[in-house]
Amino acid sequence: MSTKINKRNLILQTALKLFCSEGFQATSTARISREAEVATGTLFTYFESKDALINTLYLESKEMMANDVMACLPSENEIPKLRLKAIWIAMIQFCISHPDVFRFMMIFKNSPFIHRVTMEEAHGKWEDIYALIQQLIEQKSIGNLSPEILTRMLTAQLNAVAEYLIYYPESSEEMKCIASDSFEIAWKAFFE
Amino acid sequence: MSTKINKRNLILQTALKLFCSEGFQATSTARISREAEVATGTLFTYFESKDALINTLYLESKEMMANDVMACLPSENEIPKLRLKAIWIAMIQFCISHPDVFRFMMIFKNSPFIHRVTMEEAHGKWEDIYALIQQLIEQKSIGNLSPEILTRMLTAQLNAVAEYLIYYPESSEEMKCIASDSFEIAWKAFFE
Amino acid sequence: MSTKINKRNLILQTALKLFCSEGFQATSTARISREAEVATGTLFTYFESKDALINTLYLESKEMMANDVMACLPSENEIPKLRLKAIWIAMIQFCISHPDVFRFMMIFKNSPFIHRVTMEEAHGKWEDIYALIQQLIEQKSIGNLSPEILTRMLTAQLNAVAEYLIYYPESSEEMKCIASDSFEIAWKAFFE
Amino acid sequence: MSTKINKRNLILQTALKLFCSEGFQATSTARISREAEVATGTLFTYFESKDALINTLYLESKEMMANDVMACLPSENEIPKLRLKAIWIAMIQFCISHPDVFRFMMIFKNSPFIHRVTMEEAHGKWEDIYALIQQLIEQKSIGNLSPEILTRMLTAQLNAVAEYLIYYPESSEEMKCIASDSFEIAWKAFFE
DNA sequence: CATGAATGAGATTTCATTCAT
DNA sequence: GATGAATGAAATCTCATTCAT
Repeated sequence: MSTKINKRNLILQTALKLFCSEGFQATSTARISREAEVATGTLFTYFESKDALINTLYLESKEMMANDVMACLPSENEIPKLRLKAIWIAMIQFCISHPDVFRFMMIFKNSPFIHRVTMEEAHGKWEDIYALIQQLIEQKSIGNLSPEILTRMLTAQLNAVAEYLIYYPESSEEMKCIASDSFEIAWKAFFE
Repeated sequence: MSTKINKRNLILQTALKLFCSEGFQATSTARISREAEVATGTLFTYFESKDALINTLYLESKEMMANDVMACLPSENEIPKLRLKAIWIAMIQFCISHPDVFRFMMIFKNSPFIHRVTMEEAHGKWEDIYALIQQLIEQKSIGNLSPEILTRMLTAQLNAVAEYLIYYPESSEEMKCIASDSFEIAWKAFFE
Repeated sequence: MSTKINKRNLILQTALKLFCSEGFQATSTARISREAEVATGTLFTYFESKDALINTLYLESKEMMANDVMACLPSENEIPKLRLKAIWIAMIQFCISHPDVFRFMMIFKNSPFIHRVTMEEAHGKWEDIYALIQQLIEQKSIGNLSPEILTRMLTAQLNAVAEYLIYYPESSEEMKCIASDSFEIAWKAFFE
Repeated sequence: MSTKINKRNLILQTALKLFCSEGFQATSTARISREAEVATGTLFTYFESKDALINTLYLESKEMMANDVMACLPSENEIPKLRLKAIWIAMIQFCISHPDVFRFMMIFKNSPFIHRVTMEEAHGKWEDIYALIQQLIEQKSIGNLSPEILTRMLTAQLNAVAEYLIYYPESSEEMKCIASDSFEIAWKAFFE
């Protein structure tokens, strides 16, 4: 989802906006076309179907987010806590800056539009980040809990914070505090 | 959503099942009627519209869950940690026993079918439980984090565990361990 | 359509009222039953179908009107002009006193619900009145116009006056003047 | 309702025909589409709803009639009687030539499909003609009768003649006589 | 590539009518 | 007679998608 202004991107951006405010079903391809100011047929020259449009949007959203987050990841020399914190902060930053992208992904997760292929491909973009988390978690065996479940719990907390900050936006300063403090809670829970 | 066998319940149960496996949009009212073995019109003698059916289903699901959980809540004499743990365990138990109800609620949360009224009414059924959590959380002021955000983080973790156990069901024994261990993580995060 | 209070009459009266305010199509039998405070099935113990209800209503309306008008008809000794005038006035009186009955008949006339049988049977109730009009008209051969067309023109004028007085009701005194003056116009047109 | 052959006109013409023979309710949009040989969806690309189709049809019918009649209206130098007679004859001519248009308007008048807006807009197309009639009528104050009621009586007579000639069509020669003779009756009634 | 009129399968909903109680 | 839950055919309308221009 580069920001070059061409019809394909216009369609993607308009679709993202509408899917968030109206939902997938309530957003017709006709409406997307109308608001993107292209013809109804044009949408289908770029995307095979509405379904394909949604999956593409998810893929490009995940990729965009991964790129942003990875750009903030400190070198491997840095201590683990600071590396994880950097990810935590970067993710929250991204969600605040791109609330529609975040909302879209939340809606998409529990929708019948997801294709397994899409999920897997999206997962691929995050390999490095997941690897770091898994590596950290595996060092601390907590009770009988598998790395998988721990990763899910961690991610769930992160999403909860992001969701909260999108619904109740605060001053930039305060948001930084919240991001930082919430990380400390998560760190304490899993790694102390 | 009592379990009395009458047409209304047949419709609700069939709808729940189909909404989970197919999604709201992909499940036509005709299909619900067919699988519930009632006439297409019968659905509309009990529910004003498909939309109303979905909202009713949410409301009754939430109520059912609240009733189950509250039945396990120890008396106010019990120490706070054990009271919260009882809730935690009861919720996970319920989700495992009624995976479709849980899945349905997850789908519903991010769907454009929700009516604010429904959400508020559903919230009402949980007042006692939310009150307990808020009360516990308010005793521990953690960084700059509001009770609201902390409650969201806590709930998110709980849901993550339930979701995991539904997707990867394990032996009853192991599930109890997971429920218990995950609670300890949450407790450590927020109350130690 | 006697005024005895029983379920049959309740249904007829409610139906008349609703047909006038909502139209035939927009008035469901369920609504008639509800507002008449009887069960949905009861309507069908008295009337074979919605269609039959409408036709019965027309028949009884026409009959009621004919009875009212004929009660005002002077004896055959009276001069023709006064006999016709009596009819004219009586019809307008009736329409003013029973606006829904008049409206219903206007709607019914151009509706696909009419059965030829009903029309003919209704016509039967008016035989005496039509006979008088025809007899008067036949005495005056006007141009090439058949009694049929002249009767239609006369009746159309009468209806126009009634319609006007229902939509713009005036004081009782003024309505009498209008009824009288409009009759003079009609009389001049056809019989002078 | 021009006569250009395109799908929009095909639909309008087919609808007019069916509405007249079957009534509004009994004519399904599916049937209109089938007989117009277009897809079911096509009807809705041209008309927002069945209701809108009916109202459009009324508007275009009234407009067509007004255009035809106005084309026959003599210049203002002509004496009033001849100007009114021209309108009378032109209207009857039009109704005979387009019986379905006339029937449709009669059905529409007493149907719950009319929108006030439509009526007013339609009325607008007739301004000039109504103005002429009102002007003539205002010159003759007849009893206590308002111009409004007199116009209604006059129009009602005209419609009665048209209705008669449509139901009992006669030779062109005879129809001219009837149109002419009926006008004389109306003229005598209101203006002598 | 871009267009947008046309398509037609399919969805939701209504409602006259029935029939077991 | 009276009831009203249940029926299911049929109606209106939507919308992803196509294709001739």
